[in-house]
Amino acid sequence: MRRVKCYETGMKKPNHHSAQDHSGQSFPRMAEVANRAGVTVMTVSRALRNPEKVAPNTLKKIHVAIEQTGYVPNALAGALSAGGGSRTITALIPTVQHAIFADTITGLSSAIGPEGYHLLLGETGYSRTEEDALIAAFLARRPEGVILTGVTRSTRGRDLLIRTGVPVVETWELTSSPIDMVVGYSNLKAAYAMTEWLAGRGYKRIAFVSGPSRLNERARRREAGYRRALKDLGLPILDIISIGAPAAPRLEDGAAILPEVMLQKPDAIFFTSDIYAVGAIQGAKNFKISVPEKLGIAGFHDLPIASVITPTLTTVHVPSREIGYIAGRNILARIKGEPAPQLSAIPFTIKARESTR
Amino acid sequence: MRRVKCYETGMKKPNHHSAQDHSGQSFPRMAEVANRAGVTVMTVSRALRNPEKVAPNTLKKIHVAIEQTGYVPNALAGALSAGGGSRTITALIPTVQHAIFADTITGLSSAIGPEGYHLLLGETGYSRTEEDALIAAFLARRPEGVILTGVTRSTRGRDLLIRTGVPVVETWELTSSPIDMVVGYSNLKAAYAMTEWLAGRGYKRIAFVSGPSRLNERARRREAGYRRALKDLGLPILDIISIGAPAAPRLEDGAAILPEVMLQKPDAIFFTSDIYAVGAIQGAKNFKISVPEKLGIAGFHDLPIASVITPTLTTVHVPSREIGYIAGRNILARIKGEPAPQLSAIPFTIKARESTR
DNA sequence: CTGTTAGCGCTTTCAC
DNA sequence: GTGAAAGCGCTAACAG
Repeated sequence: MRRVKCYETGMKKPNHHSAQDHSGQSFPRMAEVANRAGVTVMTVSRALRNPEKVAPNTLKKIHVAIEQTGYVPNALAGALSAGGGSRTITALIPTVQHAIFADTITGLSSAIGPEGYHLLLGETGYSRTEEDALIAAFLARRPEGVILTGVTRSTRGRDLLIRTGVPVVETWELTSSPIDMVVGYSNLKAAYAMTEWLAGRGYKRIAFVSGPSRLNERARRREAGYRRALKDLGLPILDIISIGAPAAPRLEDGAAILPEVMLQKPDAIFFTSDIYAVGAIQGAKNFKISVPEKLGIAGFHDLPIASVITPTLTTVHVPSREIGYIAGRNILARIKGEPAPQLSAIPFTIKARESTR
Repeated sequence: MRRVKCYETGMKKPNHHSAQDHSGQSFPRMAEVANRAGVTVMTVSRALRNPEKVAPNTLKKIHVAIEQTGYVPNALAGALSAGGGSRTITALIPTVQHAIFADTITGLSSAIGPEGYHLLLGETGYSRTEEDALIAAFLARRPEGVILTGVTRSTRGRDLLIRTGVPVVETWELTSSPIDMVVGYSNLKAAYAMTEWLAGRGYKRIAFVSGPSRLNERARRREAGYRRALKDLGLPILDIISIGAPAAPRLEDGAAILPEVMLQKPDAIFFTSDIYAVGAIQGAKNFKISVPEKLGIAGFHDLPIASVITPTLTTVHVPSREIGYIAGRNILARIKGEPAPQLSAIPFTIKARESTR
């Protein structure tokens, strides 16, 4: 029988709890496990990552020791040490309040979770300044990948990302010059397609209502698509109404804006978001404007509510969850050195429903 | 003039990029900054955290060097080193798809962000097994605090949390024996209050429809509140209908379940979620059941849609965002060693609207 | 199969 | 005002 050796490092340190905070956190270190198992830390480390290289008997003792101590490996230390990555992906979205971004997060999460990666989430509130601040702050955490919303950003943010060389996926739009990779669709084309479709249904005076497009590049691209389609079709472009604050759309805004839009005598209104469109459908009921007979209404995103409201809403379907999932898959591929597409186009589709004729 | 010293550590290492991955990440180290500024790392470190202890002139040189190199401090190393914390808070929620949890995340995020803490987000999908796995996995990242949803969990998860001593906030329910702290309200009392209120409006046959309550403790507590209220009031308890999968409520489920519930000839239905209730309102329109004349409908959560649907929905309002915010404030207080309440009760309110008489 | 050595990038003493 | 030494907890490489 061999003598149980005592692994000394840290043991002789009088106050190895110096990092302890007021809440009294105390995680056992690997040394403690090694000690109990009568081996060195190295063997414990191996038992955890290459169990096949450790004697079955030793392995058993180590597992017992882990159980006894309630040991949880310190991933921070692992990441710092040679060859370790943080196993962390950072996602920056405007707000998780918006269902489409929540979807994207779920998709992303489900792609990276099984691979042992965790999600660091930041909300920019549609603010570029905030995004810049978050990029810098999150980069300090050495994420192995960064997922961003949209394709336009400050030079500062862009430079930082490029210099550090982190894999980056920009989402929810396409561009030929991404920082690194893009996963999305053309908001311009999607809006063009919807506008064209509305015209095809016989609508002649199609209005467009956007959120605060100053803050939202995607909404701006949609507006451009609307304009271009009408121009190509030789139809009149009505005054474009922009809903003010806040950046995240609210149902009531759609209802509130309706009277103003109606001044232009449109026969259809294309909203930049289902949220506004649904609000407008409710508003139309109050004003006794029949939809779709007197007024066609179309939205964007195909939120769950679009297929439940009466009348059901014609809208552009975008696979929000898939955007996140693909972004996750691509960034993981990149991290592992596997080939990853620089551009993944996600198809949108027009959902024709009852709110248009 | 003094000679520029060369800080050696790491410089002589031939392959200090060994940790480099295929994507070619390369973050400059503090040593590089020190080098350029002609000082040691120690001075750079000080310049970053105690600038007042560094000569203004040196400070300037260091800032220039930081700018040139594009240096971003390594928070991982900082956390590992003495006195450092991870400045990370972990939140585990069932799903970010559900607006109430998204709200909580936003509230939490806004509470911890300004203090330099970042959010590690995990979705459990209403699964206890998944929650356990995530608790262990996230604990490896040494979060300074953990926010959990609900107050019931596996012994394993609970033990792990207690042993490690991380500050924990459980949310969305109350309990007299939290792991550490709780921020929420009594789902039982809230459902009791709504049931009582419905009875007060003259409803005699009140049905209750729940989601898959097997998975959702909060829904179960609401059911208990419904039962207790009816018992106290001497009113009949109808067969409780439970909607099957999936765990996260969908609008169509509310409509689909309606015929089955109607078999019991209720004069009011209390749904465990606004989502179902809104679906049911739509369904009622299709079946020409007039709400609230023939049937009262009540929901839970007061989602945005509740005040927009026609008729507007009577529901229980719960400040979802505030739950997250308070949870964040409390956990930060705890981390800093300031007094933090073990139990924070968040008030719910009955919102009487048009879907009930 | 297991141990020793040498860092990962930063920060906290304690000298100078 | 600045530097040197030591260590946070873990792991890759090389010995034995």
